[in-house]
Amino acid sequence: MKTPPDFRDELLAWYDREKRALPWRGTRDPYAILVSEIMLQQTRVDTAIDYYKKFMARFPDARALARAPADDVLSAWAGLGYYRRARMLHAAAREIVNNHGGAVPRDFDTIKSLPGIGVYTAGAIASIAFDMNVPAVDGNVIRVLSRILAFRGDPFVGPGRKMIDDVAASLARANERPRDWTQALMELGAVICAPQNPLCLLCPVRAKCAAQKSGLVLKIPPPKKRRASQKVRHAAAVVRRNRKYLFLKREIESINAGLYEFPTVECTNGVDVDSQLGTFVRESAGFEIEVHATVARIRHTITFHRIEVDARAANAVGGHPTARTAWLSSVEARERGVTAATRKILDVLNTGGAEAPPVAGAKINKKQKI
DNA sequence: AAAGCGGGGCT
DNA sequence: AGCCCAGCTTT
Repeated sequence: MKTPPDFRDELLAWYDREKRALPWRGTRDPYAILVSEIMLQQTRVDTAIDYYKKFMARFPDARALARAPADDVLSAWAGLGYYRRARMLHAAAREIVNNHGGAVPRDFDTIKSLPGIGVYTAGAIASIAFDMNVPAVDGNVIRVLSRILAFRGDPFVGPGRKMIDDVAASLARANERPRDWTQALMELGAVICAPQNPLCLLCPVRAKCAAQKSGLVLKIPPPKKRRASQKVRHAAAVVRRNRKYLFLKREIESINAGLYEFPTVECTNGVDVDSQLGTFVRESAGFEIEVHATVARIRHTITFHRIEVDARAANAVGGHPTARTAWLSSVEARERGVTAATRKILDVLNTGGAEAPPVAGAKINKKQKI
């Protein structure tokens, strides 16, 4: 293991002066800290704040969350993305109530065994909620430590990652303020030691940073190898009747489970999209439709998939709804929770279409650029 | 338009 | 170690 310089005093003093006032920093309630940590997975602090406040008001403790219906939890999460987190958090609350008397367990391995909680999140909860001397190594911490050490290998995987984990563990062990230490390291990574534009002039650890001394800050960590992205084309049916749209609720055990979306098919080369869409809507939502012009074209990127969705106006000419079918206004659908692609389409319909949302069959130039 | 960031779970 | 989940920011 590399031996890092002792920068604990400088970093903690900086944290005491500069830490952001965040709602979950005003509490020591382990449940509240657990909720905040799940929300902060893959989500920026600024985005999480409002959701956190609403979520805590609605589900103030593990028992309240555990007894809530899944749809309520999902709707509180609507707009935050990565909805599997909501399901896992719900399951974790139920485990906490059923197996741990309603209180977040105080043992690292037991915390980590809860659904949706991996090594990083368990470390964050153990250190922040229970002041335990354990590390919480997220992407920020990996970047900060690899720069301070001027580590030239890949710190995210293999031996490099193990070295970083060892360093983080030794720093956490030899620490009198574990709760603040965990947050200070991540705060530095988020506020100062940014990936692209680090504010080294303002950094409290500047004098002890090996990458700074050797001018290597921007070369550490090295760029990651990524899979080449892949284009995918989808077509969605925007079926409007009165003031409502036809939505499908996604099935359990699928991507975006439980969320609502415009009926969507993946386009295959050589297959007629209109009839493909018609068949899908008949089989899934129970309605016969006529497919008309494109009313929105949106892009949605997730990991290496670049999805382009062609939203087609359509009208229902008969049929009976299935259990998954719901006629909802745009507001109602957003409240229940819609997929990201459907939200983007709704945004176009509500702004691009302005006062009069697209009516099925309206004359709209198919080649319009959006 | 493309590249970049990034945890948890699973195999 | 590599893939899947199904998103936003930066360049």
